[in-house]
Amino acid sequence: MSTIEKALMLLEHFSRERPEIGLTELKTRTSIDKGTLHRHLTALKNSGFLEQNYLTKAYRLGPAVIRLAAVRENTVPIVKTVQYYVDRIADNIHELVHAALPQKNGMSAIYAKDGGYHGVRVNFDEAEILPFHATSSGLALLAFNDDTLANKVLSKKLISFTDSTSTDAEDIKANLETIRAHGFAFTDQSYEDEVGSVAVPFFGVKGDAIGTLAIAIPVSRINKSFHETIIKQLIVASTELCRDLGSQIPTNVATIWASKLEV
Amino acid sequence: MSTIEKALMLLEHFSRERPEIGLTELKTRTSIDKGTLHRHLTALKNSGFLEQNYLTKAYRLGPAVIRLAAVRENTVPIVKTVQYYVDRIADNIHELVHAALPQKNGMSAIYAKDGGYHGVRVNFDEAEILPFHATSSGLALLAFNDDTLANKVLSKKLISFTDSTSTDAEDIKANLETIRAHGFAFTDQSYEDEVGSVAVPFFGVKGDAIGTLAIAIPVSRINKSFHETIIKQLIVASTELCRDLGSQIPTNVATIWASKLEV
DNA sequence: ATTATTGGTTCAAATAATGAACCAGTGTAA
DNA sequence: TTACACTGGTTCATTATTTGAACCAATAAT
Repeated sequence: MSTIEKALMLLEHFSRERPEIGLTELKTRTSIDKGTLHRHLTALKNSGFLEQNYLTKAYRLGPAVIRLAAVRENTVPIVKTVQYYVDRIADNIHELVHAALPQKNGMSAIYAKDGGYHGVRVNFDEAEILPFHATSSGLALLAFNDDTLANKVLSKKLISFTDSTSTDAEDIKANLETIRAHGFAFTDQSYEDEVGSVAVPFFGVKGDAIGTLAIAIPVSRINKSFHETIIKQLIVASTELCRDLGSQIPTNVATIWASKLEV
Repeated sequence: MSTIEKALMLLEHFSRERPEIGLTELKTRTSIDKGTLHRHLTALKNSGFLEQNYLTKAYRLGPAVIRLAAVRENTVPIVKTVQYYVDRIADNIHELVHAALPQKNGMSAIYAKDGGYHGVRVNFDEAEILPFHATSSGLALLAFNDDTLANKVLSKKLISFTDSTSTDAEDIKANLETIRAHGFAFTDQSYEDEVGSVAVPFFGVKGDAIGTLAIAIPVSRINKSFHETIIKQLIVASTELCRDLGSQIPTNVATIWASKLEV
């Protein structure tokens, strides 16, 4: 792995829960030598990707990322486009809805809205990385993306989050087949206890999954008719979203989705 | 310079005007060897900072920057906070208002609003890098930031953009003194013909300038009373913005600003 | 058919990254 | 006061990676 990639991997440790990380702490988290780490952090700081809390000396993400995100969003306005559909679904079904994009080690929510006026809400953190193998977002993406990604992800050691997390690569591969056949992904407490989720992919110009729309629900509220409503909402939204992005839904997926909507 | 910094410098070439750049073009822009460049671009791609247009093979910014910006904004919510004040000023004076943060080679607008219903508008690009020495945003930041930044910027060769651009380091240093004395920066067609601009800094917890609020106006519309109105608006907004960010305005600046508001 | 231009690859030579040991400052407990 | 533990940061010989001229392959233009 190149030095550049090693350095950029450091940025993955910053999240909403851990916005600031000190040198020593990052050392324990990464097992990278302190000297090396310091050089990398300094390089990232010089480039504006990190900055230091001048009091604690801890590092946090810097201003460079803001400019880059603005340019990216101007080039490929996914966030803005996705926002409309997430809001719409959330308003319709009054649950926690989010859209996520694949990152290196999992899905990252780019926008979320809790349309719920129910008492029990799912705790959802926008900047959290959702593991591919244990969330409906992740599985939906793997199922409708190139096989190489799924193979890469499933060849690594899979972490268990709850008693229901499947960590067997073969099991999951079979599940991906099911997901492809159904046109959506569904998980039951595989990432968080008491929380189930449903996700559909949305596609890029190549017809590969580039992101997901998903809903997380406390299991107590799931029943068959609600489940069907959710899936219809997701499918319709994804279809329109793909049209907005100028991308194409693969014909086989389009067929499956069309049949779901007829029911 | 470290390999990491060299690679990250490549990202600076992506902007709203040039969202996609091919290997060969980047080679001519950077004078970096093609082999090296390709390795760097691949590393950035593997890390999610770039992605490739699958048809043209050109590179564009990738999804990783979106997640990082979300985390950064959650850590230090400058964009969100700044937005309110830019909108307010734009609505009041009906001109193009923007807020900018310092990047490595200049200021980058993080938010802009054109409140104008005048016929002549200033062309303003949000993702453009505004040079420190030729824009009011840049000069305001240099004037109220640590001297080391000003020295670093002014030691490099300064580019001329119009007939009025000052490229003499000593001239500019004298100008920075004036700016410090006045509490705001003002430029007259130094970056773009027919466009003048006014900027005030806003400050971080250390009391150093961390960004600017600025207004760009066609020179034909500038007159003394309007100029004063603008400055008052900017000063008030920056004062409130600093309060929102939990930062402090240096006492000398606060004194100058207070006297401007009394007039 | 030929040439120019694109993205991408190779491998010896040049250079930068690495990491164990070190320094310095701060806080804390004996 | 002293000693220890904990920060962040630095040094420099060793090691491994980066570098770049030359190369390949595919496409577009003449």
